[in-house]
Amino acid sequence: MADAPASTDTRKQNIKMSENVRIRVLCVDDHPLLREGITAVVNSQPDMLLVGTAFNGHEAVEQFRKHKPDVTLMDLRLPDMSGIDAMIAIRSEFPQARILILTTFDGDVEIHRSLEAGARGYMLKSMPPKDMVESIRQVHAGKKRIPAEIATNLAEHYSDEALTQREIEVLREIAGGNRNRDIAGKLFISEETVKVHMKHIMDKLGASDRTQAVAIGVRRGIIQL
Amino acid sequence: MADAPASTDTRKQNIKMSENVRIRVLCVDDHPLLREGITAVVNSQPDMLLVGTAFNGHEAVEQFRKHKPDVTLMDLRLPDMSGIDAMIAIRSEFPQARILILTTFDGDVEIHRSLEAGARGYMLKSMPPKDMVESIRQVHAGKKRIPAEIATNLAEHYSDEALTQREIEVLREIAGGNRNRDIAGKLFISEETVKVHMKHIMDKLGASDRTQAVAIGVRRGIIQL
DNA sequence: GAACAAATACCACGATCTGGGTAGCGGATA
DNA sequence: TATCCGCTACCCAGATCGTGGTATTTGTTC
Repeated sequence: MADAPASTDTRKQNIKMSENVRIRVLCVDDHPLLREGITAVVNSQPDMLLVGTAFNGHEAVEQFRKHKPDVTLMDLRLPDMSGIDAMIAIRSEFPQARILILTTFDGDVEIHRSLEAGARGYMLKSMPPKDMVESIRQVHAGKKRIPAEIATNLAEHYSDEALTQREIEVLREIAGGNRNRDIAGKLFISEETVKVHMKHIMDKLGASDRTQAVAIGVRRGIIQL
Repeated sequence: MADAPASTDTRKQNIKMSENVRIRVLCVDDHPLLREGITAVVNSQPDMLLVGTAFNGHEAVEQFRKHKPDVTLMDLRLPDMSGIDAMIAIRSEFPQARILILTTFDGDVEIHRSLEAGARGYMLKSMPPKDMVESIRQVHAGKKRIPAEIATNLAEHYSDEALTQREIEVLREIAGGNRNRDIAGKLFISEETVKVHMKHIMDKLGASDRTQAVAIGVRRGIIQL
């Protein structure tokens, strides 16, 4: 619906612009300065138009309903929810929504989760604006877009087993400096069970001890500090 | 880019603009999108002018020499060196340089080190552009500018003892998942000495074990993962 | 129903860490 | 000079962790 060449909003302009309708972009990011930058870059492209911005997940959904953008740029860390959850919310209502993740983080787990949740691309904020607008065009054209740098990162962990939900919970508690016994109390399980989870976590992450497990977990985007 | 009353030298314009000379701003940041945003915001202010940008420390020094900006916006994480080192390099040559840190990180240690190294202010990229331009004006006027949110963060750790250089080294190795014995080997000291350092680290950071020490160290900006 | 994964639980042993105390040495500072 | 701090080093004892093995329950999938 949103990617049809002739929606109610654009019909009039189509007479002049014919096929050359601008790509309507929605930007979701809580950093005002970055929003400014994205606005400037997108609007400087003759074939693009920034139709709205949102600074959190709820506003993102509202803005999407209102504008039905062709492409949505989505940050992963938002004040009220994760960008992935915002994306899921939008896509449950508009399954054809084309969403491009734009974030500072390159943990393979976040990338993987994003793509699994239906993202059409994954860009880093540190990449050149040129790449960003090119990605927007690719995604708008229905293609998927994952830069080589990120694809490599993903490939390196391709064969890794993912942590289970419970293991992630345990890892989070570990990062908080809790002993196995404390974690057992918090999660209402025995200390021995915590040890089993710890073992699996370290095996899967290739860590030699709990401290390295936390470090790797943070680097790969499994947990946040 | 240059929407200013274009000229290489501002002196001539002073005849017309009298006291009302624009604040000449240099922006140092490796994120192109953010640079765009900063450029847009700064140049939208009638009393400011972005005279240059740099994406790393070396370029920052060059650009400073070239433009002698009134205020420099400096990111802390640059590709070639830390923003603090870039600031030190600039200030060793131009001690009167007015530098405003603009970063995503709010670890008290980084804030403290920045101010100690001569920064006139400390801003977060997540803050409203309004605050940023206001900070630029304040710093230009010779005042120091630390937002309440950040000052609070600093105050909370005011009485904390800082880690020594050696302790930071040890903490870094800990984060790498090294055992005390391994660290001893790497740093050419005895395992017992590593233990002593560990004890001091945990005492100073208020950590219950090495894992929490790493977590706190990362949060407070003492080490990076 | 069988096979499998995930979560739970227990035991035991050796490795590692944490906490306590003591002490020498060099550099900075008062 | 005297004092303090940081780094170094050692010893000991108890706590915690890491590893190995075995086993039950539940839910899913073939």
